[in-house]
Amino acid sequence: MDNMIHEIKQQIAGCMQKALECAVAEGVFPADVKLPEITVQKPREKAHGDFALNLAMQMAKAAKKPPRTIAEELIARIDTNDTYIDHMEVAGAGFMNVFLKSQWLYDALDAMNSKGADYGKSACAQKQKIMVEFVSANPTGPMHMGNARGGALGDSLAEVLKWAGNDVTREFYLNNAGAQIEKLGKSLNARYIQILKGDDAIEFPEDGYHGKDIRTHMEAFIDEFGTNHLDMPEEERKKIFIEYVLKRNIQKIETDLGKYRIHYDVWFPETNLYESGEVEDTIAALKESGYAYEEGGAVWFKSSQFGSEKDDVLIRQSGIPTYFAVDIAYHRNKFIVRGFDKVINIWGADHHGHIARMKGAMQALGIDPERLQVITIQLVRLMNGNEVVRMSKRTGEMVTLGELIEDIGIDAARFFFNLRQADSHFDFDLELALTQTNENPVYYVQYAHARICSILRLLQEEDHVTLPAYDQIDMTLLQEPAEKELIEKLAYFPEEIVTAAETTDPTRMTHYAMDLASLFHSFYNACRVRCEERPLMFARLKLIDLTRGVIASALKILGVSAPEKM
RNA sequence: GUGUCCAUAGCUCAGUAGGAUAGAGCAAUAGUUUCCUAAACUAUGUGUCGGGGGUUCGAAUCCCUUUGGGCACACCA
Repeated sequence: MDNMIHEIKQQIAGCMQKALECAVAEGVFPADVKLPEITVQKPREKAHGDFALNLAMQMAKAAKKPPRTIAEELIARIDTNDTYIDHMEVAGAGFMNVFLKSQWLYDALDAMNSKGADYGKSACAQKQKIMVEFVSANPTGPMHMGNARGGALGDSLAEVLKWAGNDVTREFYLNNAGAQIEKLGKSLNARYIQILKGDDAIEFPEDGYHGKDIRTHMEAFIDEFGTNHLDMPEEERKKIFIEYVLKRNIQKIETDLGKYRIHYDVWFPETNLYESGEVEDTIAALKESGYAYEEGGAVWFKSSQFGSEKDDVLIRQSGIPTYFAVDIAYHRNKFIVRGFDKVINIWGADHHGHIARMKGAMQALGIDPERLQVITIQLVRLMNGNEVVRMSKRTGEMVTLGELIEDIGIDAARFFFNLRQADSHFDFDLELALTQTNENPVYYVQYAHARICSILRLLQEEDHVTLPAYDQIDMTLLQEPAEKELIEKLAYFPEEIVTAAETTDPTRMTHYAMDLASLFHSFYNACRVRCEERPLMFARLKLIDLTRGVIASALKILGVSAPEKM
């Protein structure tokens, strides 16, 4: 059993369905009554039971009866034999509250134990081939805070989708062609000449890359290859510079992301799309389906048919395709050439204007635009106390991903960026992160893990306690409220992952981890593991060992380490 | 101007496939350790869910409108 919570919800819904049919057959409701879909929800208040049904209220009007009466009629007809349902109550305006037999908790523990380290993974009935493309930073310079946030969210999302039973590919799109690269070449060339002949020798391009990394690259280049390139034709020289710097930057991106615990399955270079002829094929396909046309020497896409105000250029007068055209080819590649069922892109909010026309382009190519999901992340605003730190590659003033990791640590960064949902604005206060790292909730969760490890270590090393085989342990000795609440939370782990996958929201995992840690800490203070009664000690020992495993799994999904000591 | 995201406790934010008395952390106050890690636990208070209207048995959640803020509106990427 992968997901106990899901099974129980199904069980409740099934019982209720039968009771409903029974009531209809007995003529309790008008024959033509429209039956609502049965949803089982978890009430906020514990006093309202383990689960609750609101269907009596939903069908009150059609059934022409007060909700509480309907609820009573239904409960009178429900058959709870061979289920976890202990009893049901009518409450409030007409809720049906479901109270479970506590046996479900112990059965949930059995399931956890038998799945071991795989607990939380589900075998998805409709397994999908999903690509998550994220970060895809321009290799023209170092990565910034936005990339740090996108990286943490994208990687954890990919992991969540995997745990939920999908076939997931992590991909980095490498923009190694186009105007930005041209601009990079100009900037490098200018710095090169300035280094060798003085700053006045050439004017630095206004729209170039002003970051100090450009100069650093060229100084390194000169150290390595000398100064002979001065005599070369400019175009040839720029090409060499670009090649040199792209290689360095891409390597840097890969190592920085590696340190950040992000590893891609595919690095997809933009140039592939030119070399394979897919850019041309794509334009041809769009022309054929009537969504692309020529005007004024350029080729246009009919974006206006997909909600845009005006059409967009695909191929410039100069004959060079736009970024948009190449991006369409790229997405066509994802769906048609490589056959992904679903593609999730993590984009900065500054690209959101691009979404509608990209989906339109997919539709124009005969691809269901629903299969493309774009998650926009609001840009991170960097604060220094109350002062906004402006991030811009143009002015070169920015805090890089590498610096961030160095300052606040990988664990804190990964956890922190998964604390808030993608579409919420995020003020990242450097001062606070630097001076008060202990307040970061990541330590709270990690501490729970370390505490458990410490107990396990002590019992083993000092008391020489070894845990008996699982079937020798009586888990039903766990009767304390703190114990039951902890077990219940553990039982929710697979369901939590499924929900996170369905809502494509990995930040649920940080909140789950914090809740679980909190319940563990409460348990720790309420119940002693290292106690006199052996059977109880074994049961608690097993419980915290399972808790340790779930915390470790949750942290793993988040890309955060689970330390054994702190 | 158009599109889009956001607005919930003093601060940072959960909660939005409509559900019961809107929650947590931080900060504040008072306690908890002869005992498994006090980076912890327990207890105590706070709300015009930005404003207004609508749909509904029921709205923080959906719709409309309005205010304030972020972002984007190129033959840049």
